[in-house]
This record gives sequence, structure tokens and C-alpha cells, in this order.
Amino acid sequence: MKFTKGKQKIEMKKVGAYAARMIMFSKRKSGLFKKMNEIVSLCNVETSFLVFSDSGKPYTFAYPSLKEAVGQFKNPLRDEPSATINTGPLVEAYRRQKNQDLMERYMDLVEELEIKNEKERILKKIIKENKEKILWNIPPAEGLSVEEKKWMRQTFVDLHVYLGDMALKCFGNDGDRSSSSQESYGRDGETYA
Amino acid sequence: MKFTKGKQKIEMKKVGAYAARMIMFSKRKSGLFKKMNEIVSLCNVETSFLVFSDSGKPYTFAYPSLKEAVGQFKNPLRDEPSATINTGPLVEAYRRQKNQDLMERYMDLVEELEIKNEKERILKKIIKENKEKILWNIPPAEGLSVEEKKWMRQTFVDLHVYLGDMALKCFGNDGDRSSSSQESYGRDGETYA
DNA sequence: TACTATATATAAAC
DNA sequence: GTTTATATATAGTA
Repeated sequence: MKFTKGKQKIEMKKVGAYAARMIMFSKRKSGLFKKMNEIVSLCNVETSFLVFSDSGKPYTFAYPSLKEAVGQFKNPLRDEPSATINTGPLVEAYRRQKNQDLMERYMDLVEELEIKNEKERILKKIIKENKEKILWNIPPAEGLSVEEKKWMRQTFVDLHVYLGDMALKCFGNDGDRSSSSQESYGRDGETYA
Repeated sequence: MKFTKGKQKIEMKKVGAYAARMIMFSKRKSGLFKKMNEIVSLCNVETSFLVFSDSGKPYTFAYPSLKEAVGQFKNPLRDEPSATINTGPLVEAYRRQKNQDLMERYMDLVEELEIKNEKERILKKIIKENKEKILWNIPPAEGLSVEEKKWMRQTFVDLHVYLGDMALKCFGNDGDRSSSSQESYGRDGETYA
């Protein structure tokens, strides 16, 4: 009657065999994406997830996606008649150039936030002056060595993490920030040092 | 013998009542964090997750965390003797100023990547010239209107998403990019238009 | 929060 | 991928 052993309890530590690890990652990534989709659908939240597999491939989940953000999003800092919607700088930039580079996009953020930060008017000017000159793109990982790739991958993760930290700093958090270090999860339910 | 109805199947759409939605978010967020911790522990991956609740609070999960990244990470682009480890620009910047702003951190990335992109030497110069002038910080959300907060929140999510997209563009992806729009998940197993 | 019953995720095997 | 058996997550409740 028993065809398989069914799901077995496993130890929560790195799976030794590479192939097995990749299979497990694939399965659990699917599960995670499903859960993310559910929490987004059910709880009306906005979210972004980035994961680099052990083999170095990036996978992302996001809601709203960049595409969805475009056309749904209005910049309230501009006091135009609400007829001209969807004029956020990010949106505009996205429309202007689909493959716009990160630098330009980042500058859009800076420029926009700067409106609320009067004392840094200089920065705005500098950015404006340089904007035209900049048409720089992040290089594809093709020509990089393994170590270099590893470094770039880490940099992407780092920046992702950093943005999250900035969000927490900007909007405050009530002790519910979480990060992981293999063993430290769930000791007291909500703090994961 | 039956004390409760137990877990019941629910429709995957936005929970109407705000309070119930928040409770569900809290529970499912815990579940997600647990799963993320597991996939990190088991599969040796690097990940970053950001979610803004319906009430506008940010929550993040990250491995490695920024702190963990610092002190474990070596920049292979610098050919110094390996005695002087941990000298990646992000690490250095982090050490230099714990509350360093996003602009500076971003410039570190650009500057570093630029090394591999000879034709954009101009940009590097511009950045170097401006670096000292820039000491700009993202304002706390306190003084902002509800609409402005919403815009900033969206901007954070947007950038998070954008970074993920850049990672995909840089490292390539084999059709496993994912995003969510309420209903479109899982139609064919791995593509979530 | 904590509990219980049920739905869902997933380890093992194919 | 697919199936099967079991472990885990969680809806409803107190």
C-alpha cells in the first residue's frame, strides 16, 4: 500500500549534494512564489523579492511589477490638474526609455525626493546638468570572472537589502524588521536577529 | 469532539475587513519569513524581501543582512594582497558611515561597475567630483502627507523591483522571472505574467 | 496569544 | 514533471 515514504522531516541545514539542493530550491521557490502571490492577493500589500540561487541565477517576485506600476501611479508632489495622471518621474522615465539604466532611475528618485529637502538644491542642479551625459548601462555578466560575478551578485543583494533598510528608516518600524542568519530564526516569534 | 471548524478553504481575493486583513497579513508574513529562513538555510541562496503592509509599515527579510555582508565580503576587482580583506567599496562605505545615504551607496556601485565599462570614464569623473558635496539623506516620513507617503512607499517598492530587474538583465534569466498581478499566478507552472 | 481541524506544501520516489 | 504519504501552515475560534 505504501508507494513512497511520503514527506519526511528534514534537518534545517544546507543540503550537501548540489543537485539535491537545486531541486529543493526549485520546489521551495515555487512554494514561496505561491505564498507571495497569495499574501499579495489577500492582504493588499506591495512587495518585492529577489533571490540568487546557489548557481548564481536571479529570480524575482514583485507586486506591483514595474509594468503594472506604470500607468497606475500618480506623483502627488506635482500640483498639476489630476487630468494629467501618471506623471511620476519614475513613470516618465520608464516611458522615455524602457531599458533606462539604474543610474538615471536613481537620479529620478533623488531629484524627486530632493523637492522636500531644500538645503540640497545643489545636488539637484548637478544631477540635471549631468543627466544628458549619462547613458550608461550595467554590463552583462558574460565577460566577468567567477569572482567578479560573485561580487556583482552580492552587490545587487546588498543594494536590495539597503533599500529595505532605508524604507524602514524612512517609515519607521516597530521591531518587526527581520533578517536571517541560518540558525537564528524564530526564537521568540517575531525577532529574527 | 469538534471544537473548531479548523482551517477552511478561502477564496484568493482581498479580504474585505481591514482588521481581518491585518491579522491574516501578520500570520502569513510569519509563515513567509519562516519559509524564507528555511530556503536560505537549506539551499545556500542569497535573498532580500521587502513588503509594505496595507497600513504602510515596511517589513523586510534579508540574507545576508547588511551587517553580515560587512566583514565577510571581499572585492575581487581590487588586486590587493588578500591580507587586506573586506575592502569592497560598499563595505568601506558602510564602515565609513553607518547611516550613509542611498545616493552615496549607489555611487559606490556605479563607480565600481564602471571599472568594467571603459567607455563611460566620464561618468566616473563626474561622480568623483560630486561625491564630497553630497550628504543627503532620505527624509523621514513624519512630515509628509498621506499621498506623499504613499508615493514614497511606492518609490521604494519600485526601486526594489527595478534592482531585481537589473539583476535579471545583468545575469540573464531563463524565463523564470516572476511577478504578480492578483490573478495571473501559476497558469503554466513557471510563468506568472 | 493558543488551540484544533483541515488545507496545503513538500520529501521521497518515479 | 507526477504521485503518494506525511509534515507543516493556517482559518476559525476562544
